Amino acid sequence: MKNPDHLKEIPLFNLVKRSERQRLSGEITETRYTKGEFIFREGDPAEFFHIVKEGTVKCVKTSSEGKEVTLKVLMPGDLFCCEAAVFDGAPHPGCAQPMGEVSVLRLRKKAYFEMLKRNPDAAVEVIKYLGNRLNEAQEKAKVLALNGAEQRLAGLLVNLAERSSVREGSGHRLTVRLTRQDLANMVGITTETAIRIMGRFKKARLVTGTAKQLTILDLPRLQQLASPSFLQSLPS
Amino acid sequence: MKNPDHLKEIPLFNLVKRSERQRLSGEITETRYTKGEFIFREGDPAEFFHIVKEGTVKCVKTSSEGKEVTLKVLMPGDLFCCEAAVFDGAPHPGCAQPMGEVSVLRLRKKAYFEMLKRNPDAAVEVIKYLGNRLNEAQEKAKVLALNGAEQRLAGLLVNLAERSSVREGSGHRLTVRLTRQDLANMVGITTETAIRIMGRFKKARLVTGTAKQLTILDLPRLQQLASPSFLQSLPS
DNA sequence: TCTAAAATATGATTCATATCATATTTTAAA
DNA sequence: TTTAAAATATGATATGAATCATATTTTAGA
Repeated sequence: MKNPDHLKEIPLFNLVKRSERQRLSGEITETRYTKGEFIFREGDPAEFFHIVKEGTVKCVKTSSEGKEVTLKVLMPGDLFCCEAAVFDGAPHPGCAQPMGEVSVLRLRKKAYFEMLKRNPDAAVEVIKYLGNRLNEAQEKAKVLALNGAEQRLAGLLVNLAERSSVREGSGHRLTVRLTRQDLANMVGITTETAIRIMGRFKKARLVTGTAKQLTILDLPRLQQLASPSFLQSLPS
Repeated sequence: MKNPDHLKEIPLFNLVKRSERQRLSGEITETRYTKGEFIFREGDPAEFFHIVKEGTVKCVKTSSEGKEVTLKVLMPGDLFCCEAAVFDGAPHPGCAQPMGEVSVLRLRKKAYFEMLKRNPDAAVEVIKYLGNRLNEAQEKAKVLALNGAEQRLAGLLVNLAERSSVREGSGHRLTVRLTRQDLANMVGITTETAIRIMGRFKKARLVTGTAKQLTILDLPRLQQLASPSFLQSLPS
């Protein structure tokens, strides 16, 4: 890591002074991963903080029966493995996998905390970031506890369109490749159910395309479907 | 708040210097609540940090249809309304209700952040705390996504026994009053389902009693039921 | 360009849990 | 102590989604 200046592009390093970034740069390693690899596995010792530099990373937990949940899709600037904050060397409670080509910054926990102690403004930023993440996670729990499969999937598509899509005509084309199975794992339903619901969404012209080119056509309507207040559902 | 010394009993203030606690004490207000009241409601502006001093508080979200999920039960020392960290004056995404007699410390966000900036060690403590909370929330999402009603309830009872119970004979009596409805809301099932499953647990001598005196009799067995690896289930 | 693997599609069936209904017991409040 | 409200209990039925099965299409790799 010769040049520490790229660090200021990463949101959480915004408030770190230049001299500090210089100091830190010796401690940071950057690694590239491609699909199929693991950044870390469930059970690996949690020793590092990780930050997504480029690409998209997913956090996954697996049940003893082999079922998977994708807890969160992380984008550039996102901190992951936040649990490392607490569990010193304890096993990771989930694994992290790249969704395509990614670049990840890795920093030993101790160095990170020391930096934060020298840069309280940055520490407060991290606190805000984690507050936000906690909030998201709780919203996710709410959705899983209260909403049906169709609502969950509609909500997910809305989120994805807002967080990682490019406008294309009247629609939003997702910039991440997501199979129906990926979608299913993100909202706790089976692949078949995801396929069926996406089929209905397609028929109703709310979405189009598959993994390679998934495009959200009617965001407002999906938003309505996502909030169960309007008891409206799509014809089966 | 005459005497700031009680603050050192609260975990997150452990690392704050005495002089600092003195300074802060003017900013902190303590309020008592009883069951039926609201500490804050969903939609109220988020201006304060809150810390549980005595008693138990629950964080609840409500759907537009009136269904409820209890996201988290907070005990003394717990920070709540962590989302205030991020959303400055934005509406609270959930409400906080006392479960019995509670005492809550309230501190204006600005004062809290300023204190943290002066006390980086405390800031790092908060980061660890939030990392832990995030972790819990993600584990909860996993459970909701992957486990069935019986497993979820068994897991909840194990948690409760570990977090807030007193030994009583061979069992653990919960120190919080929890109706079957409360239990149901905590794991995203209906009250009827909770009653039925608790009925089975009772018959199998895993638990005994109702809200007033709920006692976990067979923790190991409940632990087994909670992890879906052992596909064992109770006879219906 | 061919080919195997992955992804999508769709039907039939089962199963768990929600929903609705009603009864009984317990609790707290007048 | 009485009484209304809350909590627990239990049955019948409906329903959404899982499961199992199989077919077709698409994708990526040799």
